[in-house]
Amino acid sequence: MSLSHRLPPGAPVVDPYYVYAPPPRPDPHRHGVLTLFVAGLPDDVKPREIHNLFSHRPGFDHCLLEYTGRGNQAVAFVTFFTHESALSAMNSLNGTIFDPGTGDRLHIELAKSTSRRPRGGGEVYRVIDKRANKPEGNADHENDGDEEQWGEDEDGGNNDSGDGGSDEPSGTENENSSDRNELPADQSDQLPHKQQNGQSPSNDGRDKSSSDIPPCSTLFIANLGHACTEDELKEVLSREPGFHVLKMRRRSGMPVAFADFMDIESSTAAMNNLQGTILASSDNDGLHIEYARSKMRKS
DNA sequence: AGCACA
Repeated sequence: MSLSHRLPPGAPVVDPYYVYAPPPRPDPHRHGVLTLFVAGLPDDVKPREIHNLFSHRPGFDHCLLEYTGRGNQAVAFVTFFTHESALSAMNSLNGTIFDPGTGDRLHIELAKSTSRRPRGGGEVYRVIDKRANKPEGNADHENDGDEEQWGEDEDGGNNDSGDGGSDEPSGTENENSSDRNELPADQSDQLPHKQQNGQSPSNDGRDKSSSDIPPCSTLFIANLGHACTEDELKEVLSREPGFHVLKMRRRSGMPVAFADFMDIESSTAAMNNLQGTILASSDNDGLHIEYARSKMRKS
């Protein structure tokens, strides 16, 4: 029960497993770190996509995108002016479905240390490209293990090569109810899927999105840590507009929960906002939230 | 991946 155990020399006096905290709780751990570590990015992510995703967040300073030579995923380091700003951005963007075609979600944590700020003022982001060959159509330069820098004018809107443009909505700091944050299980496809050549898998007319469950005002919450309590989850859910009641139950070890909301818009906004949230009790990844298959009974 | 309560 005691949180005090031996710590490596020089380490901050914290419980190493209690890295993240729900928004209301300040985490005294990793104190002072201003940089977020962002994983789960596709290999063809663009620097401006990272910039567009985070630069709208309050307190944004600069970001660094690194294409790792191995693995299909790039990582990013996003730095804020304050620790609280970094935590706020992490909590609201964690679990964001970056590419609706794949459904992969972003995994955001606090970085081990604050990134060094590029010299010079203004908003500047860096790119480190360690890939041997780049995807076709994007071969501007071929430099392995090199580092490029771009100056960024802080105003003026679209200034990059006009392609893609996955701007993250999420409002400025208001609740977004009618934002097209991600594609729910809907038949209307806004973005064209990247369909590989040759044999395509079973295409029975219904694309598999993040879930095949139709919208429901009750949410199904999984991937809870074994130590997750109802109070802990309720504290996070209580911040979401329209939240009514939470019910937790354990089946074969891992707990799951059902959260009922006033309407589908509220549940959708809460799901988008809390998707991937890492609680203090989380074991590995953050919350997995879907629409429940049936609405919670009125009690 | 894991969906209950009546």
